[in-house]
Amino acid sequence: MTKANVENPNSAPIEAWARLHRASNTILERVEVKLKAAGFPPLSWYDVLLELRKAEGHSLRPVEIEKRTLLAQYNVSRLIDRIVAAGYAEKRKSSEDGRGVRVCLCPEGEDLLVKMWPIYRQAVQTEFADHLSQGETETLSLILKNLLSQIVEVK
Amino acid sequence: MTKANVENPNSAPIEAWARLHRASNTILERVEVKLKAAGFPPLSWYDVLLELRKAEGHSLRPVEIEKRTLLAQYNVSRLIDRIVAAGYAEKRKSSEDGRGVRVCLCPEGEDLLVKMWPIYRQAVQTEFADHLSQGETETLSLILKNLLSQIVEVK
DNA sequence: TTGATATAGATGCAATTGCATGAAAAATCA
DNA sequence: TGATTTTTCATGCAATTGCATCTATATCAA
Repeated sequence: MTKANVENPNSAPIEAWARLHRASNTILERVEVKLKAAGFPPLSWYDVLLELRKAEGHSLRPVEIEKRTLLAQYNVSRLIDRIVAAGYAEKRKSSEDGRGVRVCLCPEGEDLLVKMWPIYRQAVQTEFADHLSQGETETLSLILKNLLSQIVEVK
Repeated sequence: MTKANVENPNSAPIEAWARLHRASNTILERVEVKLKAAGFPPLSWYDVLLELRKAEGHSLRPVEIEKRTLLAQYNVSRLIDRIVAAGYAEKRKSSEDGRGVRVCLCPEGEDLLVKMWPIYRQAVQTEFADHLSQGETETLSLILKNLLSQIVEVK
């Protein structure tokens, strides 16, 4: 092993990781720019609302949102407050758990999902998918699916 | 095409993108936790210092750092100030450009790179590479290299 | 039960980020 | 040259994030 491999961040795994990080950040930023330009809130709002829509009864406990979005607890707590303040969801006291809250998707939230989707989809197409062949997209997706299955609980 | 494919974020490119984003975030967070636990600053400090070390004369203009790290201009400006305040680099007036600044790596900054590297490398190994075969890492890396070459200037 | 521990969620405060803008020098152009 | 535009970098202010901690309820063990 050369000296470079010991002291410099150029091992193959680090390089792969750096590319993963860089690609993800670059694309995220560009997608966010397009959402904002279209007058929409950040992608994290979409993620939360989408989880609500997918959920049984269109509602989830904050702790469930936390697990599904991988946001930190305090960020979920405050993000929910913002989404609720904007009228896209509402908070109700949990009936089963006295500590808990239940976040419910409002019709306005469903509308928002419907309206954001084409912009979101198009942005991902333009900033990401258009630069890969279909085979590359599939391969990438499969490798990442496998990776994620090993490192996270949900999804 | 089914209704679901029109209205729901489940097209193959979106799914691939979501996995990319999720994997990157999850791993980044865990790597950051390990760096912090070892008493080190965030990865962004490492990135900046590393770019300085790679650069001719161990120094760069902020605008160059911006291009290489993909950080926003105002974030570069303030990140540099923090790094300088911590004694890892210093700012000098640019000789060629009256508007400009030159950020120079200090010996303390080089030391920091050397000390952070094994922790960083190990964290990436544990949180990322250990969950992929060598072939998967290579494939992933190549696809992302190709993608990045199309969407960013530098690297 | 009761006492100890764990879980759910909120929040004060400090640090960081994003936005908008400013100042200064350079580059361009009429 | 002088005016205009562009580039470089900094910064005030608002929004968001991270950290630490708090309250309340639930769970568990004796």
